[in-house]
Amino acid sequence: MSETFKPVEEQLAYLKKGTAEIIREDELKTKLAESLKTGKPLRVYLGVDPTAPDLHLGHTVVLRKLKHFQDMGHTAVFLIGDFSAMIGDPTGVSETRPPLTREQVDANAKTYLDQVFKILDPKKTEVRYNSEWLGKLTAVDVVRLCSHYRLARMLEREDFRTRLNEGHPISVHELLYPLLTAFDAVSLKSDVELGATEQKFNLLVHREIQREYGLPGQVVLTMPILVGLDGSRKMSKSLGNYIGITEAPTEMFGKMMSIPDELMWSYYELITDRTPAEITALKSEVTNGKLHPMDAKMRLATEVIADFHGQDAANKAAEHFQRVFRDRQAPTEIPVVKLKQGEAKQLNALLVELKLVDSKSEADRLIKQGGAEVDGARVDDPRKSMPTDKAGEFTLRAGKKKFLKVVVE
RNA sequence: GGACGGGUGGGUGAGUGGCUAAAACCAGCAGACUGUAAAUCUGCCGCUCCUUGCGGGCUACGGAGGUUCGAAUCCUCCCCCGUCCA
Repeated sequence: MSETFKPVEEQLAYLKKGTAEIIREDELKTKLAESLKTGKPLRVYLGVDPTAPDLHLGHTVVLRKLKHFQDMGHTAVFLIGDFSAMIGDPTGVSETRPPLTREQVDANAKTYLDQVFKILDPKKTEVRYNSEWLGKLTAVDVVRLCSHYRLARMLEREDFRTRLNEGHPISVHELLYPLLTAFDAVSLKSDVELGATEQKFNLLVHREIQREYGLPGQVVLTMPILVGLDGSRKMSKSLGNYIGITEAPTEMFGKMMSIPDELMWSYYELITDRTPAEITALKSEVTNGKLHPMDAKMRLATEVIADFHGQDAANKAAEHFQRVFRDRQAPTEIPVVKLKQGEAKQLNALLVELKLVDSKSEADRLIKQGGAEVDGARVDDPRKSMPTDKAGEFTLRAGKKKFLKVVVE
């Protein structure tokens, strides 16, 4: 595939946007110049473990950067760590992950790709699995690989160091993780590897090991971590502060609006295609009062949702938000649940049955605290009898965000 | 292999025989105020039952036994983690 590449400076400016760090930028520049001269695209890869198949916006930051390389005509390699997933990345204070079966990995990988291709162009993406080469390594190969790295260097890594200092356990197999994934970089003969900043250590090990194997040593490009909805910790599923990319538009919109104001600028930078100049302009409009922060945030939410659900859905989500929360009216589209006629049920039991709360105690609490409404009217008796014994319908509200229309038939 | 220290609710972490469903803090939830932001204030924050009461039952302090009227707290064995020594 012969491509005409854009001038080096132009490519560099585009690729640099939003990055946390490029090691080293001059090498990237050289590589770009080289590829421009020879017409050969750079091999740029991103490796992921198919452990959590539900992607959220945090994952898209680095995917978007991979897409940028793709936009510039380079080869995007999406590497699925089906083999390394069995070890588990020790990044962060992780507990041991349960090993995945082949079937789980395959299923995860598939859903992973479906989501990834909302951002990447499937036709231009090379998808690889690291079991291709890691599965073939012999014990001798592994020993040889390990001989290329020093323990002291391994322990420089921040989370190993802090775990050591704080007296937390480190298993030996965790030390193997960066080395095995380094073998990915060797096998792929990559020119550039992308990752989140927390991956920096791993990516640098990859670069060094490549050199040990006689390769030039890839450029490492890291992207900042996207902060989650709480405004302080990184977006992650286990912390529950995430926006999944397959979530419904209205749901995404609500979550986007709940982020702290200051956070929206980092979102603008990392998960939209706005240029730094545009973002600065927007920011000063808000600072000098020309633009209400809420409106700036609504624009952000609309743009992000349009990426995943299309412009129409995004606009609808925006309207829905205004109607329900700004104008405090019932939403136009409420999830509907159908029930068969039966006994009349008590409100608290019904909330549990409909999974609006986890337990009856919780339902009682919610209701007593005034967080429950039936057809728009607050109800404070947990045992209020609900008309599930005759045909009809009513709308439930549990807490701030949960609405459900119940149809009895 | 040895010596010592440690394992408490989603997290950090108090608690050394009854007053402890277990302090405090964080996180979370609801209400008020708002822009479903932030900040602030109030309340809640194991499950369950009803006669909704500072009510009853059940479950919970690594695991299994034991002592005791009564155990997160004492004893025994086991599992796990860390530190130092080898």
